Amino acid sequence: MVVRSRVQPVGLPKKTLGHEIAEQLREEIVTGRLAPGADVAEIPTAERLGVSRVPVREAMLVLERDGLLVFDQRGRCQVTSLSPRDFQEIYDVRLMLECESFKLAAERHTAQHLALLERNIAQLERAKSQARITLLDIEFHSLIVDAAQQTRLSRLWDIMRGQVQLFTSSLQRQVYGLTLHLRDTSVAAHRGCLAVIASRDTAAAQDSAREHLQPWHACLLQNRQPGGPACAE
Amino acid sequence: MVVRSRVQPVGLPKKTLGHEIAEQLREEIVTGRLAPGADVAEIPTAERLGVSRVPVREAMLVLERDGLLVFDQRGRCQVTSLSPRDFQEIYDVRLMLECESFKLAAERHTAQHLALLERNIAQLERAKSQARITLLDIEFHSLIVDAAQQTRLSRLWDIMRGQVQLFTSSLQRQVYGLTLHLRDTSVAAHRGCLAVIASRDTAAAQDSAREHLQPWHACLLQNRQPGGPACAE
DNA sequence: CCTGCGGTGACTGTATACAATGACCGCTTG
DNA sequence: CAAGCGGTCATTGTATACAGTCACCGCAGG
Repeated sequence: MVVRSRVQPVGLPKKTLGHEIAEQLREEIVTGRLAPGADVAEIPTAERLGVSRVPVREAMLVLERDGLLVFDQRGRCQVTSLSPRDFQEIYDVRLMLECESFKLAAERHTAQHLALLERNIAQLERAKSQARITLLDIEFHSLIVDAAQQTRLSRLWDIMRGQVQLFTSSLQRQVYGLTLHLRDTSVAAHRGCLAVIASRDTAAAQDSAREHLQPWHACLLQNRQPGGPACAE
Repeated sequence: MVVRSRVQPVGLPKKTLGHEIAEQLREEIVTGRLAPGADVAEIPTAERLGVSRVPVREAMLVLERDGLLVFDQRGRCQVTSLSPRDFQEIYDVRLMLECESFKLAAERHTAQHLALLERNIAQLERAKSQARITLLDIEFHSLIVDAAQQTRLSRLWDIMRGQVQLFTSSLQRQVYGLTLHLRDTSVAAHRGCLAVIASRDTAAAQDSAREHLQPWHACLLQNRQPGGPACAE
């Protein structure tokens, strides 16, 4: 059994074990270390992480809410595996959420929100690994949701975020040579998003959201008839 | 301690105690029997319902996800109470979700979905109590979400649904003589929604969603400057 | 060889146990 | 009388216990 340090890591966020474990499992799922379809049972997971079943159970409920785990009727649990239909659904819902976020962000952002977005782009420019690029990309979108300052919208985005990450990483594995998330094209695209939000033009911001996500949609269409080449952002 | 019948009520849905309790607490919250701001502690609730803390804890996590309970930093828990800002947020998110649902429902509904909507309207025509009218109204909207046949969208609606109910019941208490949810006006409005969905005109369906929710928005505006009279659907 | 059956083991759902934390309340003391 | 202090109590977070269920596996019998 892994020995866990029980000291609170300085920072204020007095998180519960359940939340920590949820984050850890979420990470393992979106990075693919826990593969789609893999069984996730309470007892082995608890032993692996060196805690009791209770926090693990709590974490699994959170991850089910977020669509990363699925329970069957008998209570057994697996990592979600996405069908083509699921890809389409996630894309559609993401589009809906991002259109609303871009619109509100254009309306209500403050200078600080813009600064955080700038910083994210600067980090992206210096990013080396593909993993970091992907992470900064999803982070950028989360920052826009924050700028919208709509609690409920943020909640819904948090719930969908893991599935969006799963969507992205799954597509990148499935589609050979997928060239989305190339660093320089992402930087350019994000600069465009930032500019249109900063301009406070809500209609243009919504168009920008649609345009920014469009390549993924093209990808879906190509993926549906396999063998098609990759698509560029 | 209340004695609970442990027999499974015939039907297949082998629900867990946690789910049952979540439903029960949800009911108590949206009907106002558990008032906004009321403390909800695990131990007293468990004793009141005659179960252990474990399923209660599970239920409380679900209800927090659904925005009906809030936890403070120390883990204490209360029934959510809505600020004017919250009302606006819930309205906005509801509008977003319903626009998408109406659009997809217009595109993809089957005859069976229409039949269920018809049945709901028929039930509404015969409804006697205000509580039943309100229940059938939210049910109507849920049926439209079902007709959209978008799993993720349904999930997000399920998450927001409780808050929408809280929104409705809170407004009806706060605004004196609120005449929304009058039976005959609701019947007429729902017939209109059904017709436009049946017509498969997606743009018109989205307009219909906006129009159908508009009175609530007017209500919010009036509520912001209190003393204004009620609004009609 | 195939099929049916019993046993074993793993896992879940629920209950209970225990330690730590923080609030409340009355008492003491200046 | 006010302020500080200690103790008690309620409550949470986590661990452990226990019963029920289901799947798997091997064996016996046709």
